[in-house]
Amino acid sequence: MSREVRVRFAPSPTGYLHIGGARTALFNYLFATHNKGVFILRIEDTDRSRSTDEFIDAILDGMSWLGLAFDEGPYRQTDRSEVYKKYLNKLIDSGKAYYCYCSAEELEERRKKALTEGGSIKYDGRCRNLTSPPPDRPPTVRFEMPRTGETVINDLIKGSVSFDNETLDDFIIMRSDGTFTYNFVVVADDMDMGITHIIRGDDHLNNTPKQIHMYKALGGESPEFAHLPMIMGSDKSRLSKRHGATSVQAYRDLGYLPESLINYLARLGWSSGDQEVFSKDELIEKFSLQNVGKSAAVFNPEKLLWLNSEYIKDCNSDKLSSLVLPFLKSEGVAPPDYSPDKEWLSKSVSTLRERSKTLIELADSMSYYIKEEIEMDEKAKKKFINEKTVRYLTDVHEGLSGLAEFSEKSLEELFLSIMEKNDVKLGKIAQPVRVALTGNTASPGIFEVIEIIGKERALKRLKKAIESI
RNA sequence: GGUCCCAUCGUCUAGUGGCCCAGGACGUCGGCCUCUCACGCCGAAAACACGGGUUCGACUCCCGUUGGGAUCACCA
Repeated sequence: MSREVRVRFAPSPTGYLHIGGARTALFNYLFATHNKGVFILRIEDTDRSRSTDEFIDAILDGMSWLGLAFDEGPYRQTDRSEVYKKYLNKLIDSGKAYYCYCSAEELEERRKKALTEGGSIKYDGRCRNLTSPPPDRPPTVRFEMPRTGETVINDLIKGSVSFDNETLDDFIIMRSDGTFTYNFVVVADDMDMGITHIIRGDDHLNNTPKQIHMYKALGGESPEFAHLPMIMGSDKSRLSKRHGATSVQAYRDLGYLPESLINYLARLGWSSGDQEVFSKDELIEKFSLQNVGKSAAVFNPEKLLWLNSEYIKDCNSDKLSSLVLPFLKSEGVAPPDYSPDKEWLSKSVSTLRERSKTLIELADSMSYYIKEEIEMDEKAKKKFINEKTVRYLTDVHEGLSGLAEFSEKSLEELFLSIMEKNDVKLGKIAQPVRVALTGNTASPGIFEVIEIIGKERALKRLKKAIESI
């Protein structure tokens, strides 16, 4: 009988939820849900100068948009100092931690010196067994690491990783102002919360031996570790702002669906055979740490865009309508109080769905359906609205005004008769009409467009086009 | 610099010693479909970093080289 799985996502609120953090959260969520375990959110805000409530809200907001619901939390480390004090005393009492009176300046100086001399820049442990009276200043507390032997991590993703204990040093767990540092509070929290699996970025791999020894010193059982490879930008450097949008919110505002981002992030570093498109339920069902790769992955916006277009194509029109509505307003296509007929909107959306890769694209191209007037592209106008085409436009205008009901069928019949009368193919007529009605040379099928625009506006636009020649 | 990690098409990846002169997907390029644009369909180019081993046989195992990344704080 194995223990219940308990995992956590532990971001520090010093920025928005970014792509890398979102993937870590996702993998924790998938692992927990797959194993019917518990997913915990813990806010690591021990660095008070850089943490803000605004960022906490942003992280919560991003996670909820992505649909990554947590079962416990959010816990905040700044609320938990009692827990840390308890664990700290345990370490001091058992002699696993000691007071260090070296000042920050002294430490810095020694580091600099070591660096220029080419040595290693670790703490030399001089305060371990202080005999002379300590200086009159508030001390820090350091954790005592072993100096011989080696520490081996059996990482669920990276495999066996070993560190020579000689290369490790006694690190500070409590600052001189009485606050605690990361490598201590993580362990205290993970123990206290009964975390069974730590799934995090592999930038933490080097911290792991420290934490393993801390678990031992605290008399706790070390959890399993799984270190996820990093996500990089196109130039193979760590993904950052200069690679473009990196926050989850940014992708939402760019008109991506959460499903697309989830799917994309899941496939970045993880795979299941040849499958590319996964619903969330499928991800939960198929996710396994065994299928997580070891190497860093380059973030590829083009593939994300493709996935988004796939999800937009698959989205039903009613849902897509409600998703696009805020973008119609933010893009200035429709007024803030816009509330169109649902059926009509749904129909409009469905004609554009296969032509849009983002909700913004969709909203923008709906302009000629929604607005009263259109702007005509100059080139298109020159090419298709002229003396040669005026007769077709006139015929269509005349035909349309005599048509009682607009349907795909009646419109097709009308165009057929005009084609016969002028002895031309549909393209000759459709293209000028398309430009007159939409202002562009590209649009959905011309019958659909006419039907959606409606008789009144269609006639008006045709007339205007004819008069402009 | 020390320590640690990583290495299959441009990118994400499949591949767990013979099924691989390496498969899928995005992107790119051709073609078909067609009222335009898309969608869809068909096709093409495109990779096992290098060098040594081990083995009857290496993309797969071992060692080294090279290259990339991470980390070395009274940040997390």
